[in-house]
Amino acid sequence: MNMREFSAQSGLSAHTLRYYEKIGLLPGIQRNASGHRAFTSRDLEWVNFIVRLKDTGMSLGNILAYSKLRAAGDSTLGRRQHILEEHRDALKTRIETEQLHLKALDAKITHYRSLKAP
Amino acid sequence: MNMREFSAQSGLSAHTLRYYEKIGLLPGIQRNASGHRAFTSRDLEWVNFIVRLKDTGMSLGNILAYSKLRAAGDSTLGRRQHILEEHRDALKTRIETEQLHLKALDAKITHYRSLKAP
DNA sequence: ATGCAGGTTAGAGCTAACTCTAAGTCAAGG
DNA sequence: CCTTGACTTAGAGTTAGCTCTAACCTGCAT
Repeated sequence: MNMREFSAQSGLSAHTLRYYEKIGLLPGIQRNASGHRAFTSRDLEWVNFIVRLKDTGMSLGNILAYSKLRAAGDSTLGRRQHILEEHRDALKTRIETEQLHLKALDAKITHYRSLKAP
Repeated sequence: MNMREFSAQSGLSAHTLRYYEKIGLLPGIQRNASGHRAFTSRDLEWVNFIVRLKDTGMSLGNILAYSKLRAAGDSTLGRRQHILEEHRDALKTRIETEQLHLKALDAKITHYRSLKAP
């Protein structure tokens, strides 16, 4: 898979993908004879997971830490599981908080409505 | 209410509060004889609402736009209601997306568990 | 052989949202 | 009178995460 297709598949710009590789988030990307990146479907799975972590509020720094454990092999499975569990719990809490915010916004909107058509 | 107490009540640092006032998010803050800010409980309600919008992903730029409408008086009620409704809908969508992410994380963690204790 | 599409690099530049610094004012207590 | 501490300002500095630029390669079609 070339850069164009990988960018389309992942939803990230070529600029962003090169940046991710540069900071170490995408280790082991192969190159073809002319020095162009040759992405695999495994790379795609990994970058999709990165996006999931990012979209749920994990910083690139923390994702990088996870990435390094992953690159270090099976002996880090336990630590990786722990990181994911903590992140999952944080996400759960955030969703709950956001549901409270949603309720408060709904209440405010209802208040606006009552002012509009009294 | 002086800066120290307002900062404690709002959970924002004095630096951040001055910054918010500077960019126009906190209009009409009164001053006492020696030029110090004198916050009211109405200011506190407003800054709490700002924090709610921010915590649900609204940029300070958009909050500022809302703030300017609020300062412009009752004639902007309809537009303010519209902004809130759009934001509420976006939040709803985001919560739903996050719930999918949560499920995916749970699945990944379950997978890790199965590797650990086969 | 030439021009174009699609890559490559190092490194500069950008935006949002703070966060801090320096230098100063003011009121009250010892 | 002098110090202490809480405040003030303008403006500089920081961080995260991109985003872009300039200059350069490479392979293919006209």
